[in-house]
Amino acid sequence: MSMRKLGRALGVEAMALYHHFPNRTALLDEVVAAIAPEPPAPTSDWRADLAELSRQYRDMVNAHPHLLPVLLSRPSRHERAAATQEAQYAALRQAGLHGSALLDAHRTWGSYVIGYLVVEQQGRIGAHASREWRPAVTVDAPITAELDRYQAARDWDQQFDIGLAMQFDAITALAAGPH
Amino acid sequence: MSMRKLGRALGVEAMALYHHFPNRTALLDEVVAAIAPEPPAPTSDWRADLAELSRQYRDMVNAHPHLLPVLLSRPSRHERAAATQEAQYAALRQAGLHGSALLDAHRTWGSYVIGYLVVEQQGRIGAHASREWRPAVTVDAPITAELDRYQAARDWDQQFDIGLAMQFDAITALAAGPH
DNA sequence: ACCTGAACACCGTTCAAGT
DNA sequence: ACCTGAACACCGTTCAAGT
Repeated sequence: MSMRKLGRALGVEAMALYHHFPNRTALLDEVVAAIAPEPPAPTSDWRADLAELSRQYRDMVNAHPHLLPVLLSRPSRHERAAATQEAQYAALRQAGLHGSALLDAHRTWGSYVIGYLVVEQQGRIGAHASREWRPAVTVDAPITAELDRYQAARDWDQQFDIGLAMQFDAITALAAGPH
Repeated sequence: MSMRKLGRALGVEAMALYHHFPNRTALLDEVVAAIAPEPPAPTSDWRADLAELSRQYRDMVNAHPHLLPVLLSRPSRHERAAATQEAQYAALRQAGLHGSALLDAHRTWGSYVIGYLVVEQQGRIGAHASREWRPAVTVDAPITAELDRYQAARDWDQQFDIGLAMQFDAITALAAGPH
C-alpha cells in the first residue's frame, strides 16, 4: 500500500488523501479499526471465549496479511480494540485470575498469538515463494534431520490450536497455584 | 538503514555496495549472520538450556532492535542458525519429547519468544515516544480500569521470564501426558 | 471545501563509463 | 576488480494554485 497507488486506485488521481487523513499512519489506523471484528458475547466457558477471541484475531490477520506490519508496529487504539481487550481480561478473570497474575497470563497468551501469526505469515509466503534457498548440507544436526519427516504433520489451524491449548493449560496451572 | 545512507556512512559515497552484495536483503542477511550468538553448550538441565537460548535471542534483538523486522520477515539461513535450532531441539528432547510433540513444543515456545519481542519493542518505543494519544474515556471497561494499577508491576526481564516459565510448565505437562 | 501539479527529499536498483 | 554518476521508477509529504 502506498498513498500514490491508493490515490490511483480510487481514480482520485493523486494525493488528495491528505485532505481526509493527516498522514499515511492515520489512514492505516482507520483501516484497522474498520476491519476489526466485534468481540463475541461471553459464555460461562473461559477457554471457549478466549479461544474464540484468538481465532477472531488470527482470522482477521489471515484475511488481511498485509496489515500485520501495521498491527505489530503499534497498539490499536480504536473503540473495538478496547472492548476486545476487556473481553480478553473478562475471560481470564473467569479462569480465576486477578491483578498481576491476570496480566501475566494476558501478556503471555498475547505474545503467543502474535508470535504465531508472525511465524505463520513467514511460513505462508516462504512456502510458495522461495524454493531457491535450501540450507547446505547441515552436517551434525541429527535431531533436525530426524524431525524432518514430522515437519508437515500439522496444518496451520491445528498447530495454532495446540499451542493455544498449551497456553490455556499454563493459565489453569497459574490460577490453581499460589494465589 | 538504507543503501544510500550506508554508502555515505562508509565514505564510499554511493552504491558501490552492489559489487559486494547482490541486493539489500542479502546484505541484511549477512548482518544477521554476523551478530547471531553461538549457542551455549548443553547441560543436563533442559529448562536452563532453553532459558539461556531464549535469553540469547532476546538480548540480540534488544541490542539491535532495528533488525527485528528483518528477523520477522524470513527465517535465518546461516550456519549458526542451524546450530541454534539443533540446540533448541536437543533441550526439548532432554525434556522427554519426541517427533510431532517435540515440534509442537518448539513452535509454541518459539511463537511466545517472537511475540514477546514484538510486544516488547512496541512497548519500548511507544513508551517514551508518544504520550499524545491516550484513549478517550473508555467507559464500560471496568476490568481494564481496575488492572491499570498493576500494569507497571513487572519490568521487561521479569515479564519475559514469567511467560517463559509458563511455556516450560506446559512443555513439562506435554512430556508427562499421553506419549 | 475539495482537488491538482509541481516540488522536495528521499528510496532500491541498473548500467554505461571511468581507473 | 572496483568505484562513480546518471538514470529509472518509485516513496511520503508540503504547498501554492486552481474550481
